[in-house]
Amino acid sequence: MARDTRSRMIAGAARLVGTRGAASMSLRELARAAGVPIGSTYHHFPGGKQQLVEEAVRSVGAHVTRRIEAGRDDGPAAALEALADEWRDVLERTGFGSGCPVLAVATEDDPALGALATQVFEAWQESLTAVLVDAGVDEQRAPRLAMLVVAAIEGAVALCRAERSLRPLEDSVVELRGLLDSALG
Amino acid sequence: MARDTRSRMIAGAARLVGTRGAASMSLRELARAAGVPIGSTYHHFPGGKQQLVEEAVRSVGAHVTRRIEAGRDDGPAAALEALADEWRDVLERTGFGSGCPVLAVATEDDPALGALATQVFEAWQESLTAVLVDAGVDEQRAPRLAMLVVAAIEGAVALCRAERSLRPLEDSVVELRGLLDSALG
DNA sequence: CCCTGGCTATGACAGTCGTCATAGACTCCG
DNA sequence: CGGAGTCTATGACGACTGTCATAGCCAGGG
Repeated sequence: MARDTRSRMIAGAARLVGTRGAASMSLRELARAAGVPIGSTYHHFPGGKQQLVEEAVRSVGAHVTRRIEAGRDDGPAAALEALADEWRDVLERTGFGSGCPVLAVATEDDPALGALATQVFEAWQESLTAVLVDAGVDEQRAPRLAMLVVAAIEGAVALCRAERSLRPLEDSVVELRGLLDSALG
Repeated sequence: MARDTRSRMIAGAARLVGTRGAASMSLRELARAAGVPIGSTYHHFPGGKQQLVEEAVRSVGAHVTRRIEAGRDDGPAAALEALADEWRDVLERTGFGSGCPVLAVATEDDPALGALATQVFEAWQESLTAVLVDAGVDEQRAPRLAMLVVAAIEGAVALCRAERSLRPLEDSVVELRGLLDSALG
Protein backbone atom coordinates (compact mmCIF):
# COMPACT_ATOMS: atom_id res chain seq x y z
CA MET A 1 0.00 0.00 0.00
CA ALA A 2 2.81 2.33 0.88
CA ARG A 3 4.83 1.44 -2.16
CA ASP A 4 1.75 1.91 -4.26
CA THR A 5 1.11 5.41 -2.96
CA ARG A 6 4.74 6.29 -3.43
CA SER A 7 4.99 5.10 -7.01
CA ARG A 8 1.69 6.67 -7.97
CA MET A 9 3.02 9.96 -6.69
CA ILE A 10 6.22 9.59 -8.71
CA ALA A 11 4.33 8.73 -11.88
CA GLY A 12 1.97 11.65 -11.32
CA ALA A 13 4.87 13.98 -10.65
CA ALA A 14 6.52 12.96 -13.92
CA ARG A 15 3.37 13.79 -15.83
CA LEU A 16 2.72 17.06 -14.01
CA VAL A 17 6.30 18.24 -14.38
CA GLY A 18 6.01 17.50 -18.09
CA THR A 19 2.82 19.54 -18.12
CA ARG A 20 3.47 22.66 -16.06
CA GLY A 21 7.12 22.44 -15.13
CA ALA A 22 8.53 21.68 -11.70
CA ALA A 23 8.09 25.15 -10.25
CA SER A 24 4.44 25.39 -11.23
CA MET A 25 3.54 21.89 -10.10
CA SER A 26 1.62 22.09 -6.84
CA LEU A 27 1.84 19.31 -4.29
CA ARG A 28 -1.86 19.62 -3.60
CA GLU A 29 -2.63 19.21 -7.29
CA LEU A 30 -0.27 16.26 -7.52
CA ALA A 31 -1.98 14.51 -4.63
CA ARG A 32 -5.38 15.14 -6.18
CA ALA A 33 -4.27 13.89 -9.61
CA ALA A 34 -2.55 10.80 -8.24
CA GLY A 35 -5.49 9.95 -6.01
CA VAL A 36 -3.34 9.86 -2.89
CA PRO A 37 -3.79 11.60 0.46
CA ILE A 38 -2.49 15.13 0.51
CA GLY A 39 -1.20 15.13 4.02
CA SER A 40 1.14 12.19 3.79
CA THR A 41 3.37 13.70 1.15
CA TYR A 42 6.11 14.43 3.65
CA HIS A 43 5.79 10.98 5.11
CA HIS A 44 6.80 9.35 1.82
CA PHE A 45 9.09 12.14 0.68
CA PRO A 46 10.81 13.74 3.67
CA GLY A 47 12.90 15.81 1.26
CA GLY A 48 9.73 17.53 0.10
CA LYS A 49 9.04 18.72 -3.40
CA GLN A 50 12.68 18.65 -4.44
CA GLN A 51 13.06 14.96 -3.68
CA LEU A 52 9.79 14.19 -5.41
CA VAL A 53 10.77 15.98 -8.61
CA GLU A 54 14.24 14.45 -8.57
CA GLU A 55 12.91 10.93 -8.27
CA ALA A 56 10.36 11.56 -10.99
CA VAL A 57 12.96 12.88 -13.44
CA ARG A 58 15.40 10.10 -12.64
CA SER A 59 12.71 7.51 -13.13
CA VAL A 60 11.73 8.83 -16.56
CA GLY A 61 15.38 9.10 -17.51
CA ALA A 62 16.12 5.51 -16.57
CA HIS A 63 13.03 4.25 -18.35
CA VAL A 64 14.00 5.95 -21.62
CA THR A 65 17.60 4.80 -21.32
CA ARG A 66 16.37 1.24 -20.99
CA ARG A 67 14.17 1.69 -24.03
CA ILE A 68 17.10 2.90 -26.12
CA GLU A 69 19.35 0.09 -25.01
CA ALA A 70 16.73 -2.60 -25.41
CA GLY A 71 17.15 -2.47 -29.19
CA ARG A 72 20.86 -1.90 -29.15
CA ASP A 73 21.47 -4.72 -31.61
CA ASP A 74 18.88 -3.39 -34.05
CA GLY A 75 20.95 -0.42 -35.08
CA PRO A 76 20.69 3.38 -34.93
CA ALA A 77 17.38 3.60 -36.76
CA ALA A 78 15.74 1.45 -34.12
CA ALA A 79 17.23 3.49 -31.28
CA LEU A 80 15.98 6.69 -32.87
CA GLU A 81 12.57 5.14 -33.29
CA ALA A 82 12.51 4.03 -29.65
CA LEU A 83 13.23 7.56 -28.50
CA ALA A 84 10.60 9.05 -30.78
CA ASP A 85 8.09 6.38 -29.82
CA GLU A 86 8.35 7.16 -26.15
CA TRP A 87 7.36 10.79 -26.62
CA ARG A 88 4.82 10.06 -29.31
CA ASP A 89 3.08 7.90 -26.74
CA VAL A 90 3.20 10.56 -24.05
CA LEU A 91 1.96 13.27 -26.38
CA GLU A 92 -0.92 11.18 -27.66
CA ARG A 93 -1.94 9.77 -24.31
CA THR A 94 -2.14 13.21 -22.77
CA GLY A 95 -3.70 14.93 -25.77
CA PHE A 96 -0.57 17.05 -26.19
CA GLY A 97 -0.98 18.14 -22.61
CA SER A 98 2.32 16.84 -21.37
CA GLY A 99 5.80 16.74 -22.83
CA CYS A 100 9.22 15.65 -21.63
CA PRO A 101 9.70 16.37 -17.93
CA VAL A 102 13.48 16.35 -18.33
CA LEU A 103 13.29 19.20 -20.82
CA ALA A 104 10.89 21.03 -18.54
CA VAL A 105 13.37 20.78 -15.69
CA ALA A 106 16.25 21.77 -17.98
CA THR A 107 14.58 25.06 -18.91
CA GLU A 108 13.88 26.15 -15.37
CA ASP A 109 16.11 28.14 -13.10
CA ASP A 110 17.05 25.60 -10.43
CA PRO A 111 20.75 24.69 -10.81
CA ALA A 112 20.35 21.38 -8.99
CA LEU A 113 17.57 20.31 -11.32
CA GLY A 114 19.56 21.56 -14.30
CA ALA A 115 22.47 19.34 -13.31
CA LEU A 116 20.07 16.43 -12.92
CA ALA A 117 18.64 17.04 -16.40
CA THR A 118 22.18 17.09 -17.80
CA GLN A 119 22.89 13.73 -16.17
CA VAL A 120 19.83 12.23 -17.84
CA PHE A 121 20.58 13.74 -21.24
CA GLU A 122 24.17 12.51 -21.02
CA ALA A 123 22.99 9.00 -20.24
CA TRP A 124 20.80 9.05 -23.33
CA GLN A 125 23.66 10.38 -25.43
CA GLU A 126 26.00 7.69 -24.18
CA SER A 127 23.55 4.96 -25.05
CA LEU A 128 23.00 6.42 -28.50
CA THR A 129 26.73 6.87 -29.03
CA ALA A 130 27.31 3.22 -28.22
CA VAL A 131 24.69 2.16 -30.75
CA LEU A 132 26.23 4.41 -33.39
CA VAL A 133 29.75 3.17 -32.80
CA ASP A 134 28.52 -0.41 -32.88
CA ALA A 135 27.05 0.30 -36.27
CA GLY A 136 30.33 1.63 -37.59
CA VAL A 137 30.03 5.39 -37.17
CA ASP A 138 33.28 7.26 -36.68
CA GLU A 139 34.13 7.49 -32.98
CA GLN A 140 34.78 11.20 -33.17
CA ARG A 141 31.52 11.92 -34.85
CA ALA A 142 29.23 9.57 -32.96
CA PRO A 143 28.88 11.68 -29.77
CA ARG A 144 28.15 14.74 -31.86
CA LEU A 145 25.44 12.91 -33.76
CA ALA A 146 23.99 11.63 -30.50
CA MET A 147 23.91 15.17 -29.16
CA LEU A 148 22.02 16.35 -32.21
CA VAL A 149 19.52 13.52 -31.94
CA VAL A 150 18.73 14.25 -28.31
CA ALA A 151 18.50 18.01 -28.88
CA ALA A 152 16.34 17.64 -31.97
CA ILE A 153 13.93 15.13 -30.42
CA GLU A 154 13.53 17.23 -27.28
CA GLY A 155 12.97 20.38 -29.31
CA ALA A 156 10.55 18.58 -31.60
CA VAL A 157 8.50 17.33 -28.66
CA ALA A 158 8.15 20.89 -27.42
CA LEU A 159 7.04 22.07 -30.86
CA CYS A 160 4.53 19.21 -31.03
CA ARG A 161 3.02 20.27 -27.75
CA ALA A 162 2.63 23.89 -28.79
CA GLU A 163 1.27 22.97 -32.22
CA ARG A 164 -0.86 20.11 -30.89
CA SER A 165 0.35 17.92 -33.73
CA LEU A 166 2.91 15.16 -34.19
CA ARG A 167 4.27 16.71 -37.38
CA PRO A 168 7.37 18.33 -35.86
CA LEU A 169 8.44 15.02 -34.39
CA GLU A 170 7.72 13.02 -37.54
CA ASP A 171 9.47 15.51 -39.81
CA SER A 172 12.51 15.63 -37.57
CA VAL A 173 12.70 11.86 -37.34
CA VAL A 174 12.62 11.51 -41.13
CA GLU A 175 15.58 13.84 -41.54
CA LEU A 176 17.48 12.40 -38.61
CA ARG A 177 17.05 8.88 -39.95
CA GLY A 178 18.47 9.98 -43.29
CA LEU A 179 21.40 11.61 -41.57
CA LEU A 180 22.17 8.56 -39.44
CA ASP A 181 21.92 6.29 -42.49
CA SER A 182 24.40 8.39 -44.41
CA ALA A 183 26.79 8.39 -41.47
CA LEU A 184 27.05 4.60 -41.41
CA GLY A 185 29.25 4.32 -44.48
CA MET B 1 9.59 58.38 -20.98
CA ALA B 2 6.49 56.29 -21.33
CA ARG B 3 7.80 54.44 -24.34
CA ASP B 4 11.00 53.86 -22.46
CA THR B 5 9.28 52.27 -19.49
CA ARG B 6 7.13 50.18 -21.78
CA SER B 7 10.00 48.83 -23.86
CA ARG B 8 12.15 48.17 -20.84
CA MET B 9 9.34 46.10 -19.41
CA ILE B 10 9.00 44.13 -22.66
CA ALA B 11 12.74 43.47 -22.85
CA GLY B 12 12.79 42.45 -19.20
CA ALA B 13 9.80 40.20 -19.69
CA ALA B 14 11.53 38.46 -22.61
CA ARG B 15 14.55 37.74 -20.46
CA LEU B 16 12.55 36.64 -17.43
CA VAL B 17 10.28 34.38 -19.46
CA GLY B 18 13.39 32.80 -20.92
CA THR B 19 14.66 32.33 -17.39
CA ARG B 20 11.74 31.07 -15.31
CA GLY B 21 8.96 30.61 -17.81
CA ALA B 22 5.86 32.74 -18.12
CA ALA B 23 3.93 31.19 -15.26
CA SER B 24 6.76 31.62 -12.78
CA MET B 25 7.61 35.16 -13.83
CA SER B 26 6.34 37.57 -11.20
CA LEU B 27 5.26 41.06 -12.16
CA ARG B 28 6.91 42.42 -9.04
CA GLU B 29 10.19 40.79 -9.98
CA LEU B 30 9.89 42.07 -13.54
CA ALA B 31 9.37 45.62 -12.34
CA ARG B 32 12.35 45.35 -10.02
CA ALA B 33 14.59 43.87 -12.72
CA ALA B 34 13.57 46.38 -15.36
CA GLY B 35 13.95 49.27 -12.96
CA VAL B 36 10.43 50.48 -13.54
CA PRO B 37 7.72 51.34 -11.04
CA ILE B 38 5.74 48.34 -9.87
CA GLY B 39 2.40 49.99 -9.63
CA SER B 40 2.11 51.28 -13.14
CA THR B 41 2.21 47.90 -14.80
CA TYR B 42 -1.49 47.96 -15.53
CA HIS B 43 -1.24 51.47 -16.84
CA HIS B 44 1.08 50.38 -19.66
CA PHE B 45 -0.38 46.92 -20.07
CA PRO B 46 -4.10 46.97 -19.36
CA GLY B 47 -4.28 43.35 -20.47
CA GLY B 48 -2.10 42.43 -17.52
CA LYS B 49 0.46 39.69 -17.49
CA GLN B 50 -0.94 37.94 -20.53
CA GLN B 51 -0.52 40.98 -22.75
CA LEU B 52 2.97 41.57 -21.41
CA VAL B 53 4.12 38.03 -22.13
CA GLU B 54 2.50 38.05 -25.55
CA GLU B 55 4.24 41.24 -26.58
CA ALA B 56 7.55 39.98 -25.26
CA VAL B 57 7.33 36.70 -27.19
CA ARG B 58 6.18 38.42 -30.37
CA SER B 59 9.02 40.91 -30.12
CA VAL B 60 11.67 38.21 -29.75
CA GLY B 61 10.08 36.24 -32.57
CA ALA B 62 10.12 39.19 -34.95
CA HIS B 63 13.70 40.05 -34.05
CA VAL B 64 14.94 36.55 -34.82
CA THR B 65 12.93 36.39 -38.04
CA ARG B 66 14.60 39.59 -39.17
CA ARG B 67 17.99 38.17 -38.32
CA ILE B 68 17.36 35.06 -40.41
CA GLU B 69 16.11 37.07 -43.35
CA ALA B 70 18.86 39.65 -43.19
CA GLY B 71 21.34 37.17 -44.67
CA ARG B 72 18.89 35.55 -47.03
CA ASP B 73 21.25 35.95 -49.98
CA ASP B 74 24.15 34.36 -48.11
CA GLY B 75 22.67 30.89 -48.18
CA PRO B 76 21.48 28.28 -45.67
CA ALA B 77 24.73 28.11 -43.73
CA ALA B 78 24.49 31.82 -42.94
CA ALA B 79 20.86 31.52 -41.89
CA LEU B 80 21.72 28.64 -39.58
CA GLU B 81 24.58 30.64 -38.15
CA ALA B 82 22.34 33.65 -37.57
CA LEU B 83 19.90 31.51 -35.61
CA ALA B 84 22.66 29.93 -33.54
CA ASP B 85 24.34 33.28 -32.99
CA GLU B 86 21.25 34.81 -31.50
CA TRP B 87 21.01 32.20 -28.75
CA ARG B 88 24.72 31.94 -28.23
CA ASP B 89 24.61 35.63 -27.39
CA VAL B 90 21.70 35.26 -25.00
CA LEU B 91 23.26 32.28 -23.24
CA GLU B 92 26.61 34.00 -22.81
CA ARG B 93 25.23 37.37 -21.81
CA THR B 94 23.12 35.82 -19.08
CA GLY B 95 25.69 33.27 -17.92
CA PHE B 96 23.41 30.44 -19.09
CA GLY B 97 20.69 31.94 -16.94
CA SER B 98 18.23 32.56 -19.71
CA GLY B 99 17.22 30.62 -22.80
CA CYS B 100 14.67 31.01 -25.55
CA PRO B 101 11.41 32.53 -24.24
CA VAL B 102 9.46 31.07 -27.14
CA LEU B 103 10.45 27.56 -26.14
CA ALA B 104 9.63 28.36 -22.53
CA VAL B 105 6.15 29.43 -23.54
CA ALA B 106 5.77 26.40 -25.81
CA THR B 107 6.38 23.98 -22.96
CA GLU B 108 3.86 25.53 -20.60
CA ASP B 109 0.22 24.71 -20.27
CA ASP B 110 -1.46 27.84 -21.58
CA PRO B 111 -3.12 27.07 -24.95
CA ALA B 112 -3.12 30.71 -26.03
CA LEU B 113 0.60 31.02 -25.43
CA GLY B 114 1.16 27.68 -27.13
CA ALA B 115 -0.59 28.95 -30.24
CA LEU B 116 1.53 32.08 -30.10
CA ALA B 117 4.72 30.03 -29.86
CA THR B 118 3.60 28.00 -32.86
CA GLN B 119 3.09 31.20 -34.85
CA VAL B 120 6.62 32.29 -34.07
CA PHE B 121 8.15 28.92 -34.85
CA GLU B 122 6.25 28.79 -38.13
CA ALA B 123 7.53 32.20 -39.11
CA TRP B 124 11.09 31.03 -38.51
CA GLN B 125 10.47 27.87 -40.48
CA GLU B 126 9.03 29.82 -43.39
CA SER B 127 12.04 32.09 -43.54
CA LEU B 128 14.40 29.15 -43.41
CA THR B 129 12.41 27.29 -46.03
CA ALA B 130 12.66 30.26 -48.38
CA VAL B 131 16.44 30.38 -47.94
CA LEU B 132 16.71 26.65 -48.60
CA VAL B 133 14.56 26.76 -51.72
CA ASP B 134 16.53 29.74 -52.99
CA ALA B 135 19.67 27.65 -52.61
CA GLY B 136 18.22 24.82 -54.66
CA VAL B 137 16.86 22.43 -52.05
CA ASP B 138 13.95 20.28 -53.14
CA GLU B 139 10.67 22.04 -52.40
CA GLN B 140 9.19 18.99 -50.72
CA ARG B 141 12.14 18.55 -48.46
CA ALA B 142 12.90 22.15 -47.56
CA PRO B 143 10.08 22.61 -45.00
CA ARG B 144 11.05 19.36 -43.31
CA LEU B 145 14.66 20.46 -43.04
CA ALA B 146 13.57 23.83 -41.68
CA MET B 147 11.48 22.06 -39.05
CA LEU B 148 14.46 19.97 -37.98
CA VAL B 149 16.69 23.03 -37.77
CA VAL B 150 14.26 24.93 -35.54
CA ALA B 151 13.58 21.92 -33.32
CA ALA B 152 17.27 21.05 -32.99
CA ILE B 153 18.40 24.59 -32.23
CA GLU B 154 15.67 25.06 -29.63
CA GLY B 155 16.45 21.73 -28.02
CA ALA B 156 20.16 22.47 -28.07
CA VAL B 157 19.66 25.82 -26.35
CA ALA B 158 17.78 24.06 -23.56
CA LEU B 159 20.59 21.51 -23.18
CA CYS B 160 23.15 24.32 -23.11
CA ARG B 161 21.34 25.98 -20.29
CA ALA B 162 21.14 22.85 -18.19
CA GLU B 163 24.76 21.92 -18.89
CA ARG B 164 26.01 25.50 -18.60
CA SER B 165 28.07 25.02 -21.73
CA LEU B 166 27.76 25.92 -25.40
CA ARG B 167 28.76 22.45 -26.55
CA PRO B 168 25.26 21.14 -27.31
CA LEU B 169 24.63 24.11 -29.59
CA GLU B 170 28.02 23.91 -31.31
CA ASP B 171 27.81 20.16 -31.85
CA SER B 172 24.31 20.42 -33.24
CA VAL B 173 25.25 23.26 -35.58
CA VAL B 174 28.19 21.27 -36.98
CA GLU B 175 25.96 18.34 -37.89
CA LEU B 176 23.14 20.54 -39.16
CA ARG B 177 25.53 22.45 -41.40
CA GLY B 178 26.77 19.20 -42.89
CA LEU B 179 23.21 18.06 -43.48
CA LEU B 180 22.20 21.31 -45.15
CA ASP B 181 25.32 21.25 -47.35
CA SER B 182 24.55 17.74 -48.52
CA ALA B 183 20.96 18.72 -49.30
CA LEU B 184 21.99 21.43 -51.74
CA GLY B 185 23.08 19.06 -54.48
C1' DC C 1 -7.10 -7.60 24.78
C1' DC C 2 -3.99 -3.78 24.20
C1' DC C 3 -0.68 -1.25 22.08
C1' DT C 4 2.82 -0.07 18.89
C1' DG C 5 3.98 1.93 14.48
C1' DG C 6 3.04 2.98 9.72
C1' DC C 7 -0.13 5.72 7.34
C1' DT C 8 -3.75 9.43 6.75
C1' DA C 9 -6.39 13.66 7.72
C1' DT C 10 -6.79 18.47 9.17
C1' DG C 11 -5.40 22.75 9.53
C1' DA C 12 -2.08 26.42 10.61
C1' DC C 13 2.17 29.22 9.24
C1' DA C 14 4.32 32.77 6.56
C1' DG C 15 4.94 34.03 2.19
C1' DT C 16 3.93 35.17 -2.78
C1' DC C 17 0.94 35.72 -6.52
C1' DG C 18 -2.10 38.71 -10.14
C1' DT C 19 -5.07 42.28 -9.97
C1' DC C 20 -6.85 46.61 -9.15
C1' DA C 21 -8.65 50.99 -6.70
C1' DT C 22 -7.17 55.06 -5.05
C1' DA C 23 -4.44 58.88 -4.29
C1' DG C 24 -0.38 61.49 -5.12
C1' DA C 25 3.14 63.53 -8.21
C1' DC C 26 4.59 65.22 -12.27
C1' DT C 27 4.49 67.56 -17.29
C1' DC C 28 2.67 70.38 -20.55
C1' DC C 29 -0.93 73.42 -22.93
C1' DG C 30 -3.69 77.45 -22.68
C1' DC D 1 -1.07 80.62 -12.97
C1' DG D 2 -4.43 76.82 -13.51
C1' DG D 3 -6.10 72.80 -14.87
C1' DA D 4 -5.91 68.45 -17.62
C1' DG D 5 -3.87 64.39 -18.54
C1' DT D 6 -0.07 61.10 -18.02
C1' DC D 7 2.42 58.51 -15.02
C1' DT D 8 3.81 56.70 -10.29
C1' DA D 9 3.23 55.03 -5.49
C1' DT D 10 0.82 52.50 -1.89
C1' DG D 11 -1.67 49.10 -0.19
C1' DA D 12 -5.47 45.96 -0.13
C1' DC D 13 -8.09 41.63 -1.82
C1' DG D 14 -8.57 36.68 -2.11
C1' DA D 15 -6.33 32.80 -3.61
C1' DC D 16 -2.59 29.83 -3.75
C1' DT D 17 2.01 28.01 -2.40
C1' DG D 18 5.55 24.58 0.38
C1' DT D 19 6.07 23.09 4.74
C1' DC D 20 5.10 20.95 8.89
C1' DA D 21 2.90 19.84 13.66
C1' DT D 22 -0.58 17.49 15.54
C1' DA D 23 -4.04 14.24 16.06
C1' DG D 24 -6.61 10.24 14.42
C1' DC D 25 -7.13 5.74 12.10
C1' DC D 26 -6.25 0.95 11.64
C1' DA D 27 -3.68 -3.28 10.83
C1' DG D 28 -0.16 -6.59 13.16
C1' DG D 29 2.11 -8.72 17.06
C1' DG D 30 2.53 -9.83 22.02
